[in-house]
Amino acid sequence: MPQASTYHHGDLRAACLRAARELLEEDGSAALSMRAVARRAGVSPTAPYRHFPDREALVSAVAAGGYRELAGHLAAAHPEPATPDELAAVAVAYVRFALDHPALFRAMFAEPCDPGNEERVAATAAVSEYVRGIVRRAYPDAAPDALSTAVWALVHGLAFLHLDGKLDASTADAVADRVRAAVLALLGAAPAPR
Amino acid sequence: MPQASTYHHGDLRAACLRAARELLEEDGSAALSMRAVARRAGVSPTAPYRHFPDREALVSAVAAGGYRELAGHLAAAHPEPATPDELAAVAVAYVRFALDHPALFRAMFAEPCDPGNEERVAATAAVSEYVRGIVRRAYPDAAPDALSTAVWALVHGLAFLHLDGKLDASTADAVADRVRAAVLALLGAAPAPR
DNA sequence: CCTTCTATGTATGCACTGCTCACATCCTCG
DNA sequence: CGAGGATGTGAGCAGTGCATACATAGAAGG
Repeated sequence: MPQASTYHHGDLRAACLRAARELLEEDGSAALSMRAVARRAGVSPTAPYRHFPDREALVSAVAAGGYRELAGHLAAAHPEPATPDELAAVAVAYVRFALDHPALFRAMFAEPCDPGNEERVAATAAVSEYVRGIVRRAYPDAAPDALSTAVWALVHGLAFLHLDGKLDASTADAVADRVRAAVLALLGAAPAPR
Repeated sequence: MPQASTYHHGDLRAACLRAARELLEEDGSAALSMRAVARRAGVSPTAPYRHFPDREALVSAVAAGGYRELAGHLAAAHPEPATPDELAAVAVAYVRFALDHPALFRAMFAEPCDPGNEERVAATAAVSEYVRGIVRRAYPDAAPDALSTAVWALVHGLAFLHLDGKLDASTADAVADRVRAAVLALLGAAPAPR
Protein backbone atom coordinates (compact mmCIF):
# COMPACT_ATOMS: atom_id res chain seq x y z
CA MET A 1 0.00 0.00 0.00
CA PRO A 2 1.59 3.30 -1.02
CA GLN A 3 1.91 5.75 1.80
CA ALA A 4 0.54 9.27 1.49
CA SER A 5 3.79 10.69 0.23
CA THR A 6 2.65 13.59 -1.88
CA TYR A 7 5.09 13.54 -4.72
CA HIS A 8 5.44 10.05 -6.02
CA HIS A 9 2.16 8.36 -6.56
CA GLY A 10 3.09 4.78 -5.84
CA ASP A 11 1.41 3.04 -8.73
CA LEU A 12 0.37 5.66 -11.18
CA ARG A 13 0.18 3.26 -14.09
CA ALA A 14 -2.50 1.19 -12.43
CA ALA A 15 -4.29 4.32 -11.25
CA CYS A 16 -4.36 5.62 -14.82
CA LEU A 17 -5.81 2.40 -16.13
CA ARG A 18 -8.46 2.42 -13.45
CA ALA A 19 -9.31 6.06 -14.10
CA ALA A 20 -9.44 5.49 -17.85
CA ARG A 21 -11.70 2.55 -17.37
CA GLU A 22 -14.05 4.58 -15.16
CA LEU A 23 -14.18 7.46 -17.63
CA LEU A 24 -15.01 5.00 -20.37
CA GLU A 25 -17.88 3.49 -18.41
CA GLU A 26 -19.24 6.84 -17.28
CA ASP A 27 -19.04 9.07 -20.32
CA GLY A 28 -17.89 7.00 -23.23
CA SER A 29 -14.75 7.03 -25.25
CA ALA A 30 -14.83 10.75 -26.02
CA ALA A 31 -14.29 11.46 -22.32
CA LEU A 32 -11.16 9.33 -22.21
CA SER A 33 -8.51 12.03 -22.48
CA MET A 34 -5.01 11.97 -21.06
CA ARG A 35 -5.74 15.06 -19.07
CA ALA A 36 -8.99 13.74 -17.65
CA VAL A 37 -7.21 10.58 -16.59
CA ALA A 38 -4.53 12.66 -14.91
CA ARG A 39 -7.13 14.76 -13.12
CA ARG A 40 -8.94 11.73 -11.86
CA ALA A 41 -5.71 10.19 -10.64
CA GLY A 42 -4.98 13.47 -8.85
CA VAL A 43 -1.83 14.11 -10.74
CA SER A 44 -0.39 16.67 -13.14
CA PRO A 45 -1.66 16.64 -16.75
CA THR A 46 1.54 15.24 -18.17
CA ALA A 47 2.32 12.64 -15.54
CA PRO A 48 0.57 9.80 -17.40
CA TYR A 49 3.02 10.25 -20.25
CA ARG A 50 5.66 8.70 -17.99
CA HIS A 51 3.77 5.42 -18.26
CA PHE A 52 2.11 5.60 -21.66
CA PRO A 53 3.93 7.09 -24.65
CA ASP A 54 0.70 8.44 -26.08
CA ARG A 55 -3.06 8.15 -25.90
CA GLU A 56 -3.07 5.24 -28.31
CA ALA A 57 -0.96 3.27 -25.86
CA LEU A 58 -3.26 4.04 -22.95
CA VAL A 59 -6.31 2.97 -24.90
CA SER A 60 -4.55 -0.18 -26.05
CA ALA A 61 -3.67 -1.03 -22.47
CA VAL A 62 -7.26 -0.50 -21.39
CA ALA A 63 -8.40 -2.64 -24.30
CA ALA A 64 -5.97 -5.37 -23.31
CA GLY A 65 -7.46 -5.34 -19.84
CA GLY A 66 -10.85 -5.58 -21.45
CA TYR A 67 -9.82 -8.69 -23.35
CA ARG A 68 -8.65 -10.34 -20.17
CA GLU A 69 -11.88 -9.40 -18.45
CA LEU A 70 -13.88 -10.76 -21.35
CA ALA A 71 -11.99 -14.02 -21.22
CA GLY A 72 -12.78 -14.32 -17.53
CA HIS A 73 -16.41 -13.52 -18.15
CA LEU A 74 -16.64 -16.22 -20.80
CA ALA A 75 -14.91 -18.76 -18.62
CA ALA A 76 -17.34 -17.91 -15.83
CA ALA A 77 -20.27 -18.62 -18.15
CA HIS A 78 -18.90 -22.09 -18.65
CA PRO A 79 -15.37 -23.26 -17.91
CA GLU A 80 -15.19 -26.00 -20.51
CA PRO A 81 -18.14 -25.92 -22.87
CA ALA A 82 -18.52 -29.00 -24.97
CA THR A 83 -22.15 -29.27 -26.02
CA PRO A 84 -23.84 -26.81 -28.37
CA ASP A 85 -25.98 -25.56 -25.50
CA GLU A 86 -22.95 -24.83 -23.38
CA LEU A 87 -21.26 -23.15 -26.29
CA ALA A 88 -24.34 -21.03 -26.82
CA ALA A 89 -24.20 -19.99 -23.18
CA VAL A 90 -20.69 -18.70 -23.73
CA ALA A 91 -21.89 -16.81 -26.79
CA VAL A 92 -24.61 -15.19 -24.71
CA ALA A 93 -22.00 -14.14 -22.18
CA TYR A 94 -19.94 -12.59 -24.98
CA VAL A 95 -22.80 -10.44 -26.19
CA ARG A 96 -23.79 -9.64 -22.62
CA PHE A 97 -20.29 -8.34 -21.98
CA ALA A 98 -20.48 -6.08 -25.00
CA LEU A 99 -23.83 -4.67 -23.92
CA ASP A 100 -22.71 -4.20 -20.32
CA HIS A 101 -19.52 -2.39 -21.31
CA PRO A 102 -20.29 -0.74 -24.64
CA ALA A 103 -17.55 1.87 -24.61
CA LEU A 104 -14.92 -0.62 -23.53
CA PHE A 105 -16.04 -3.11 -26.12
CA ARG A 106 -15.83 -0.48 -28.82
CA ALA A 107 -12.40 0.57 -27.62
CA MET A 108 -11.36 -3.05 -27.97
CA PHE A 109 -12.47 -3.23 -31.60
CA ALA A 110 -12.92 0.28 -32.89
CA GLU A 111 -9.35 0.89 -33.96
CA PRO A 112 -7.15 -1.45 -35.85
CA CYS A 113 -5.23 -3.63 -33.46
CA ASP A 114 -1.80 -2.21 -34.23
CA PRO A 115 0.70 -5.05 -34.35
CA GLY A 116 3.07 -2.84 -32.40
CA ASN A 117 1.31 -3.27 -29.10
CA GLU A 118 2.31 -6.71 -27.88
CA GLU A 119 0.06 -6.67 -24.85
CA ARG A 120 -2.97 -6.06 -26.97
CA VAL A 121 -2.04 -8.54 -29.66
CA ALA A 122 -1.41 -11.21 -27.05
CA ALA A 123 -4.72 -10.52 -25.35
CA THR A 124 -6.72 -10.81 -28.56
CA ALA A 125 -4.81 -13.92 -29.54
CA ALA A 126 -5.78 -15.41 -26.20
CA VAL A 127 -9.47 -14.85 -26.87
CA SER A 128 -9.06 -16.28 -30.33
CA GLU A 129 -7.35 -19.37 -28.94
CA TYR A 130 -10.03 -19.74 -26.30
CA VAL A 131 -12.79 -19.86 -28.90
CA ARG A 132 -10.79 -22.18 -31.07
CA GLY A 133 -10.19 -24.53 -28.17
CA ILE A 134 -13.84 -24.67 -27.32
CA VAL A 135 -14.86 -25.48 -30.85
CA ARG A 136 -12.11 -28.05 -31.24
CA ARG A 137 -13.25 -29.79 -28.10
CA ALA A 138 -16.92 -29.70 -29.03
CA TYR A 139 -16.49 -30.62 -32.68
CA PRO A 140 -13.31 -32.64 -33.02
CA ASP A 141 -14.24 -33.82 -36.49
CA ALA A 142 -14.90 -30.44 -38.05
CA ALA A 143 -12.31 -28.18 -39.61
CA PRO A 144 -11.55 -26.25 -36.44
CA ASP A 145 -10.33 -23.06 -38.06
CA ALA A 146 -13.31 -22.58 -40.30
CA LEU A 147 -15.87 -23.43 -37.67
CA SER A 148 -14.35 -21.44 -34.84
CA THR A 149 -13.93 -18.48 -37.17
CA ALA A 150 -17.56 -18.71 -38.13
CA VAL A 151 -18.73 -19.01 -34.55
CA TRP A 152 -16.64 -16.10 -33.37
CA ALA A 153 -17.72 -13.95 -36.28
CA LEU A 154 -21.37 -14.76 -35.69
CA VAL A 155 -21.19 -13.88 -32.01
CA HIS A 156 -19.07 -10.82 -32.64
CA GLY A 157 -21.48 -9.60 -35.26
CA LEU A 158 -24.43 -10.17 -32.98
CA ALA A 159 -22.72 -8.12 -30.32
CA PHE A 160 -22.15 -5.21 -32.68
CA LEU A 161 -25.60 -5.26 -34.18
CA HIS A 162 -27.10 -5.13 -30.71
CA LEU A 163 -24.74 -2.35 -29.72
CA ASP A 164 -25.73 -0.36 -32.78
CA GLY A 165 -29.38 -0.71 -31.97
CA LYS A 166 -30.05 -2.75 -35.09
CA LEU A 167 -31.38 -5.51 -32.88
CA ASP A 168 -33.52 -4.84 -29.87
CA ALA A 169 -31.39 -5.08 -26.77
CA SER A 170 -33.89 -3.74 -24.27
CA THR A 171 -34.37 -6.98 -22.38
CA ALA A 172 -31.57 -9.36 -21.54
CA ASP A 173 -33.77 -12.37 -22.12
CA ALA A 174 -34.65 -11.42 -25.67
CA VAL A 175 -30.99 -10.90 -26.48
CA ALA A 176 -30.03 -14.21 -24.94
CA ASP A 177 -32.72 -16.07 -26.87
CA ARG A 178 -31.68 -14.50 -30.13
CA VAL A 179 -28.01 -15.27 -29.63
CA ARG A 180 -28.73 -18.84 -28.59
CA ALA A 181 -30.94 -19.43 -31.59
CA ALA A 182 -28.40 -18.04 -34.03
CA VAL A 183 -25.51 -20.02 -32.61
CA LEU A 184 -27.46 -23.25 -32.50
CA ALA A 185 -28.53 -22.70 -36.09
CA LEU A 186 -24.93 -22.35 -37.18
CA LEU A 187 -23.82 -25.36 -35.20
CA GLY A 188 -26.59 -27.43 -36.67
CA ALA A 189 -24.62 -27.28 -39.89
CA ALA A 190 -21.50 -28.71 -38.27
CA PRO A 191 -20.86 -32.39 -37.69
CA ALA A 192 -22.79 -33.46 -34.62
CA PRO A 193 -20.74 -33.49 -31.44
CA ARG A 194 -19.60 -36.96 -30.47
CA MET B 1 -21.89 24.21 -62.06
CA PRO B 2 -21.46 27.04 -59.58
CA GLN B 3 -19.58 30.02 -60.93
CA ALA B 4 -16.38 31.23 -59.33
CA SER B 5 -18.14 33.76 -57.16
CA THR B 6 -15.81 33.99 -54.23
CA TYR B 7 -18.20 34.35 -51.36
CA HIS B 8 -20.92 31.81 -51.67
CA HIS B 9 -19.66 28.38 -52.39
CA GLY B 10 -22.56 26.99 -54.35
CA ASP B 11 -22.95 23.61 -52.74
CA LEU B 12 -20.85 23.61 -49.63
CA ARG B 13 -22.76 20.78 -48.04
CA ALA B 14 -21.85 18.38 -50.80
CA ALA B 15 -18.30 19.69 -50.87
CA CYS B 16 -17.99 19.03 -47.14
CA LEU B 17 -19.23 15.48 -47.51
CA ARG B 18 -16.81 14.86 -50.35
CA ALA B 19 -13.92 16.38 -48.40
CA ALA B 20 -14.80 14.40 -45.30
CA ARG B 21 -14.96 11.23 -47.30
CA GLU B 22 -11.55 11.90 -48.82
CA LEU B 23 -9.98 12.64 -45.45
CA LEU B 24 -11.41 9.40 -44.14
CA GLU B 25 -9.95 7.38 -46.98
CA GLU B 26 -6.58 9.11 -46.85
CA ASP B 27 -5.74 9.43 -43.18
CA GLY B 28 -8.43 7.65 -41.20
CA SER B 29 -11.06 8.90 -38.89
CA ALA B 30 -8.70 10.91 -36.69
CA ALA B 31 -8.05 13.24 -39.63
CA LEU B 32 -11.73 13.96 -40.06
CA SER B 33 -11.98 17.30 -38.30
CA MET B 34 -14.37 20.12 -39.03
CA ARG B 35 -11.47 22.43 -39.69
CA ALA B 36 -9.72 20.04 -42.03
CA VAL B 37 -12.93 19.62 -43.97
CA ALA B 38 -13.28 23.38 -44.18
CA ARG B 39 -9.70 23.77 -45.35
CA ARG B 40 -10.13 21.16 -48.03
CA ALA B 41 -13.33 22.78 -49.21
CA GLY B 42 -11.46 26.10 -49.37
CA VAL B 43 -13.70 27.79 -46.89
CA SER B 44 -13.48 29.37 -43.43
CA PRO B 45 -13.14 27.03 -40.43
CA THR B 46 -16.66 27.60 -39.21
CA ALA B 47 -18.48 27.54 -42.52
CA PRO B 48 -19.35 23.84 -42.33
CA TYR B 49 -21.36 24.54 -39.20
CA ARG B 50 -23.96 26.20 -41.45
CA HIS B 51 -24.72 22.76 -42.85
CA PHE B 52 -23.94 20.42 -39.97
CA PRO B 53 -24.82 21.35 -36.39
CA ASP B 54 -21.76 19.54 -35.07
CA ARG B 55 -19.12 17.01 -35.94
CA GLU B 56 -21.38 14.13 -34.99
CA ALA B 57 -23.84 15.24 -37.64
CA LEU B 58 -21.16 15.42 -40.31
CA VAL B 59 -19.91 11.95 -39.48
CA SER B 60 -23.45 10.62 -39.45
CA ALA B 61 -24.08 12.10 -42.88
CA VAL B 62 -20.91 10.53 -44.22
CA ALA B 63 -21.93 7.24 -42.65
CA ALA B 64 -25.35 7.47 -44.25
CA GLY B 65 -23.67 7.93 -47.60
CA GLY B 66 -21.57 4.89 -46.81
CA TYR B 67 -24.68 2.81 -46.18
CA ARG B 68 -26.09 3.81 -49.53
CA GLU B 69 -22.83 3.01 -51.23
CA LEU B 70 -22.68 -0.34 -49.46
CA ALA B 71 -26.20 -1.16 -50.60
CA GLY B 72 -25.23 -0.36 -54.17
CA HIS B 73 -22.11 -2.48 -53.87
CA LEU B 74 -24.12 -5.43 -52.62
CA ALA B 75 -26.72 -5.07 -55.32
CA ALA B 76 -23.91 -4.98 -57.88
CA ALA B 77 -22.58 -8.27 -56.55
CA HIS B 78 -25.94 -9.83 -57.30
CA PRO B 79 -29.19 -7.98 -57.86
CA GLU B 80 -31.51 -10.67 -56.59
CA PRO B 81 -29.66 -13.50 -54.92
CA ALA B 82 -31.74 -16.59 -54.33
CA THR B 83 -29.37 -19.53 -54.08
CA PRO B 84 -26.89 -20.01 -51.23
CA ASP B 85 -24.02 -19.41 -53.65
CA GLU B 86 -25.46 -16.12 -54.79
CA LEU B 87 -26.09 -15.13 -51.21
CA ALA B 88 -22.50 -15.98 -50.37
CA ALA B 89 -21.36 -13.74 -53.21
CA VAL B 90 -23.22 -10.86 -51.62
CA ALA B 91 -21.57 -11.66 -48.31
CA VAL B 92 -18.18 -11.56 -49.95
CA ALA B 93 -19.03 -8.16 -51.39
CA TYR B 94 -19.97 -6.95 -47.91
CA VAL B 95 -16.65 -7.94 -46.42
CA ARG B 96 -14.84 -6.61 -49.48
CA PHE B 97 -16.47 -3.24 -48.96
CA ALA B 98 -15.34 -3.13 -45.34
CA LEU B 99 -11.77 -3.97 -46.30
CA ASP B 100 -11.71 -1.48 -49.15
CA HIS B 101 -13.06 1.35 -47.01
CA PRO B 102 -11.95 0.57 -43.48
CA ALA B 103 -12.26 4.03 -41.99
CA LEU B 104 -15.65 4.60 -43.58
CA PHE B 105 -16.87 1.22 -42.42
CA ARG B 106 -15.75 1.95 -38.90
CA ALA B 107 -17.41 5.34 -38.99
CA MET B 108 -20.60 3.56 -39.98
CA PHE B 109 -20.48 1.29 -36.96
CA ALA B 110 -18.06 2.74 -34.45
CA GLU B 111 -20.48 5.02 -32.67
CA PRO B 112 -23.96 4.18 -31.54
CA CYS B 113 -26.40 4.98 -34.30
CA ASP B 114 -28.15 7.81 -32.48
CA PRO B 115 -31.88 7.53 -33.13
CA GLY B 116 -31.90 11.29 -33.61
CA ASN B 117 -30.33 11.21 -37.04
CA GLU B 118 -33.11 10.14 -39.36
CA GLU B 119 -30.92 9.93 -42.43
CA ARG B 120 -28.62 7.48 -40.76
CA VAL B 121 -31.37 5.42 -39.20
CA ALA B 122 -33.15 5.17 -42.51
CA ALA B 123 -29.97 4.15 -44.29
CA THR B 124 -29.21 1.36 -41.84
CA ALA B 125 -32.78 0.20 -41.91
CA ALA B 126 -32.52 -0.04 -45.68
CA VAL B 127 -29.53 -2.35 -45.46
CA SER B 128 -31.31 -4.40 -42.85
CA GLU B 129 -34.36 -4.72 -45.08
CA TYR B 130 -32.19 -5.61 -48.04
CA VAL B 131 -30.64 -8.54 -46.18
CA ARG B 132 -34.00 -9.63 -44.84
CA GLY B 133 -35.51 -9.56 -48.31
CA ILE B 134 -32.77 -11.71 -49.74
CA VAL B 135 -33.10 -14.30 -47.03
CA ARG B 136 -36.86 -14.33 -47.28
CA ARG B 137 -36.64 -14.92 -51.00
CA ALA B 138 -33.99 -17.61 -50.72
CA TYR B 139 -35.50 -19.40 -47.73
CA PRO B 140 -39.22 -18.79 -47.73
CA ASP B 141 -39.83 -21.54 -45.22
CA ALA B 142 -37.38 -20.41 -42.55
CA ALA B 143 -38.12 -17.93 -39.80
CA PRO B 144 -36.94 -14.89 -41.75
CA ASP B 145 -36.03 -12.73 -38.80
CA ALA B 146 -33.85 -15.26 -37.07
CA LEU B 147 -32.10 -16.40 -40.20
CA SER B 148 -31.47 -12.98 -41.67
CA THR B 149 -30.22 -11.75 -38.33
CA ALA B 150 -27.82 -14.66 -38.13
CA VAL B 151 -26.59 -14.15 -41.68
CA TRP B 152 -26.06 -10.45 -41.23
CA ALA B 153 -24.30 -10.93 -37.92
CA LEU B 154 -22.04 -13.60 -39.38
CA VAL B 155 -21.02 -11.44 -42.30
CA HIS B 156 -20.69 -8.34 -40.17
CA GLY B 157 -18.52 -10.18 -37.69
CA LEU B 158 -16.34 -11.55 -40.45
CA ALA B 159 -15.86 -8.04 -41.75
CA PHE B 160 -14.75 -6.75 -38.36
CA LEU B 161 -12.45 -9.66 -37.58
CA HIS B 162 -10.72 -9.15 -40.90
CA LEU B 163 -10.51 -5.42 -40.29
CA ASP B 164 -8.95 -6.01 -36.90
CA GLY B 165 -6.35 -8.31 -38.33
CA LYS B 166 -7.67 -11.30 -36.47
CA LEU B 167 -8.15 -13.05 -39.78
CA ASP B 168 -5.63 -12.81 -42.57
CA ALA B 169 -6.89 -10.32 -45.12
CA SER B 170 -3.76 -10.08 -47.24
CA THR B 171 -5.23 -11.71 -50.33
CA ALA B 172 -8.71 -11.06 -51.59
CA ASP B 173 -9.13 -14.66 -52.65
CA ALA B 174 -8.44 -16.07 -49.21
CA VAL B 175 -10.93 -13.67 -47.68
CA ALA B 176 -13.56 -14.56 -50.23
CA ASP B 177 -13.08 -18.26 -49.68
CA ARG B 178 -13.35 -17.92 -45.94
CA VAL B 179 -16.49 -15.81 -46.12
CA ARG B 180 -18.11 -18.13 -48.60
CA ALA B 181 -17.36 -21.19 -46.49
CA ALA B 182 -18.72 -19.62 -43.33
CA VAL B 183 -21.93 -18.44 -44.95
CA LEU B 184 -22.56 -21.74 -46.67
CA ALA B 185 -21.97 -23.54 -43.38
CA LEU B 186 -24.59 -21.40 -41.68
CA LEU B 187 -27.04 -21.80 -44.50
CA GLY B 188 -26.60 -25.52 -44.45
CA ALA B 189 -28.48 -25.46 -41.16
CA ALA B 190 -31.46 -23.69 -42.68
CA PRO B 191 -34.22 -25.42 -44.60
CA ALA B 192 -32.94 -26.12 -48.08
CA PRO B 193 -34.01 -23.54 -50.66
CA ARG B 194 -37.00 -24.68 -52.66
C1' DC C 1 -35.26 49.88 -59.06
C1' DC C 2 -34.56 49.85 -54.49
C1' DT C 3 -35.15 48.05 -49.90
C1' DT C 4 -35.16 44.46 -46.74
C1' DC C 5 -34.89 39.73 -45.27
C1' DT C 6 -32.60 35.50 -44.94
C1' DA C 7 -29.28 32.06 -46.16
C1' DT C 8 -24.73 31.52 -46.21
C1' DG C 9 -19.96 32.49 -45.29
C1' DT C 10 -16.28 35.07 -42.10
C1' DA C 11 -13.65 36.57 -37.87
C1' DT C 12 -12.74 36.20 -33.30
C1' DG C 13 -12.34 33.91 -29.17
C1' DC C 14 -12.82 30.34 -25.39
C1' DA C 15 -12.06 26.00 -23.35
C1' DC C 16 -10.04 21.94 -24.18
C1' DT C 17 -6.85 18.46 -26.06
C1' DG C 18 -2.28 15.74 -27.21
C1' DC C 19 2.30 16.31 -26.72
C1' DT C 20 7.19 18.45 -25.98
C1' DC C 21 10.61 20.29 -23.20
C1' DA C 22 12.87 22.05 -19.27
C1' DC C 23 12.84 21.54 -14.38
C1' DA C 24 11.86 19.40 -9.55
C1' DT C 25 11.79 15.64 -6.48
C1' DC C 26 12.65 11.32 -4.73
C1' DC C 27 14.51 6.41 -4.58
C1' DT C 28 18.21 3.42 -5.31
C1' DC C 29 22.52 1.75 -5.57
C1' DG C 30 27.45 2.12 -5.80
C1' DC D 1 26.70 9.84 1.22
C1' DG D 2 26.44 11.27 -3.22
C1' DA D 3 25.37 10.33 -8.28
C1' DG D 4 22.04 8.98 -11.43
C1' DG D 5 17.82 7.41 -13.06
C1' DA D 6 12.92 7.12 -12.47
C1' DT D 7 8.97 9.67 -11.74
C1' DG D 8 6.32 13.82 -11.16
C1' DT D 9 5.56 19.19 -12.30
C1' DG D 10 5.01 23.39 -15.08
C1' DA D 11 4.79 26.24 -18.94
C1' DG D 12 3.80 26.34 -23.65
C1' DC D 13 2.59 25.14 -28.72
C1' DA D 14 -0.38 23.68 -32.27
C1' DG D 15 -4.66 21.95 -33.17
C1' DT D 16 -9.62 21.06 -32.16
C1' DG D 17 -14.99 21.79 -31.42
C1' DC D 18 -17.97 25.20 -31.01
C1' DA D 19 -20.42 29.81 -29.71
C1' DT D 20 -20.99 34.45 -30.86
C1' DA D 21 -21.00 38.60 -33.49
C1' DC D 22 -20.41 40.35 -38.07
C1' DA D 23 -20.25 40.52 -43.48
C1' DT D 24 -22.09 39.44 -47.95
C1' DA D 25 -25.03 38.17 -51.53
C1' DG D 26 -29.05 36.66 -53.72
C1' DA D 27 -34.24 36.54 -53.46
C1' DA D 28 -38.76 38.74 -52.25
C1' DG D 29 -41.72 42.33 -52.18
C1' DG D 30 -42.90 47.15 -52.49
